[in-house]
Amino acid sequence: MKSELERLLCEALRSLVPAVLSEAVDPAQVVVERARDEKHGDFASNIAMRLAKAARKNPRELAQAIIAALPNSTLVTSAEIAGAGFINFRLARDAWLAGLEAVATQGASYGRSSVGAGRKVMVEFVSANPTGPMHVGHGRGAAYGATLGNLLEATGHSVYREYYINDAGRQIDILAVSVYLRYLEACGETVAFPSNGYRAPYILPVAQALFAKRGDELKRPAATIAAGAPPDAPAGDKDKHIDGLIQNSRRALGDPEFDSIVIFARDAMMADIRNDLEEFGVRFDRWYSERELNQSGAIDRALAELRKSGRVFTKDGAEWFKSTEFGDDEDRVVVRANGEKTYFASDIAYHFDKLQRGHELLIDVWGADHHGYVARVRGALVALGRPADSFEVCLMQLVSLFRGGEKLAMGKREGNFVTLRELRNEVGNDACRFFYLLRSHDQALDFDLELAKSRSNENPVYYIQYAHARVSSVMKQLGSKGYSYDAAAANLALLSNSHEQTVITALSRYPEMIEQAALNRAPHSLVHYLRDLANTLHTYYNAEQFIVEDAALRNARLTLVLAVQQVIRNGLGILGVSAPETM
RNA sequence: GCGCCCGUAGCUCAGUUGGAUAGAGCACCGGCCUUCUAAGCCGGUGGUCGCAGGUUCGACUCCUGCCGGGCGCGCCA
Repeated sequence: MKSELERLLCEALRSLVPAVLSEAVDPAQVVVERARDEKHGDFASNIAMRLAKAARKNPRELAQAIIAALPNSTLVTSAEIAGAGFINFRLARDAWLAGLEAVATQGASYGRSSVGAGRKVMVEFVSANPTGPMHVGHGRGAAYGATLGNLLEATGHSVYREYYINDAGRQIDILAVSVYLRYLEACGETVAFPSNGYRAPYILPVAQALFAKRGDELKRPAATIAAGAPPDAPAGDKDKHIDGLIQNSRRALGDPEFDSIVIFARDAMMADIRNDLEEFGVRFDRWYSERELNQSGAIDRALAELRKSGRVFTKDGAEWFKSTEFGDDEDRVVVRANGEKTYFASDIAYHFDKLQRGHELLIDVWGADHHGYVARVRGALVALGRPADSFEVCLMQLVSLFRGGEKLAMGKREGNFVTLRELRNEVGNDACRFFYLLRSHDQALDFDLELAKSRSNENPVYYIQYAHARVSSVMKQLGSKGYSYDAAAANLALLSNSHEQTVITALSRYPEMIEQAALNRAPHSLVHYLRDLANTLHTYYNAEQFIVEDAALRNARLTLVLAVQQVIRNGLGILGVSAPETM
């Protein structure tokens, strides 16, 4: 049976070679038609399709590999070819060891490539509202965005990381008035606190800091702040109440003073967020303020451009963008009947601004609850004359926290949510980043605190780190046994057992995997790869002694395990997880 | 009602863009420490890939329709 398959395979290969070399015919067709006549047609066409795929990718290399592989029938068995996806001509011995040597010579740069060709990519992520500390949902976006940026960088893109601060609009006013009310309390004035204000404890130190800075300069009689809502307030009791408080505060203090409280509160929140992210190993090239975007006139300029596109119309006194032309469900307001610009308008301006700053590809990392906004933003950019694929959104599905088997309820205003900082403190940065990246971004994530912080074999992050530490440990042992590592003395040809083959094959997959992970915006595939690689190392470790008498073999094996360690270090570096020498 | 995401082993999830007998981890059962870290290794149990059609030589993957779960559908930000 096997030899029969092998014969079919060889025939398929032979029939492919001339086609590939001539590049005149589609190799897929040649082989598929042949295969249909055969007894094992399914099998042969399966192989043929794989080959054809490889041929389209790089015909010349494939042809050469086929020619080289054919005489060596022990390596080119049907099972091996299929199992390795055939594209892996690393099965052929030379190429195979070349993969290992590449790790040794390239070191930290192994796996990096230039397929990105320096394309300027902006990754905008986190961008949490500056109205409180970051929670566990933001953490996922932070870990994802940071790692995606690293992946793009590793594949030769020019990456720029940005955080958009939503410091304009109603939410920030609510934050400011919440701080102000607490400030008044510090001054000895009592105003009934609105139910939809920010009543969480983190507001208090901000109010106290404001009091420490300004004394009672901003104190106004409680009665002037708490007075009834103005007649033109929007409907809804809670909203009416808080909007009344905001308007009264503005009136009592004057716009400049109220805005100074807005800025003060924003800065306090952002300082906390920046610090939190920095501790988490997440950096940004720029923190971009919506307020400043607004003041720069960028929104008006973008709207003017948009109007030129002819996709803006007036209805019911408001200006609308005709986003239905771009796949949106309905058209969207950009300027309200009262003359105020919507959040969507500033979003258009912001993304337009990013492109104008020279970034060719915009990747936004958003919570999945914002998916409805993708079409309209992209539509606006297209209307502004930009290509549709210059804007991409990675939607992060929900994070649910579990402790034991119990789901934790989270609510922001009440302040009983778990913050990213609490999570990091409890489980550690490494486990935190690792768990966030364990699942595909379009998969809802159940984050079990007990599991993440368990320092046991249940916890996959230690599995990978342990493999790294194990190699360090071996090298330490080497010294204590009176040897030293000599790369030049290694005879890599001695690495021939099945464990070694498995390890080397895994190593050689790394560069392609990085490329795919970057292309698919899929950091989780790096996590899974590293798990597999660590597994090959642990298996090898248990099966073979590395430190042996034979110097040529000893040094070859050490070259191999050092290569594994190098790749683990490279991979964990991209994930933002540490690679400890000892555990 | 409309839109997006998900449905794969008891549980949590991968599945290389359509390829051979669908894979890991956890859990469960049985083995391996006088030898480089047992945070490890080896073996075993466990599946109608939500259901039904369709396209194809070939479908977990693509198309259509159902079923079930999550999220979103403001002149809010």
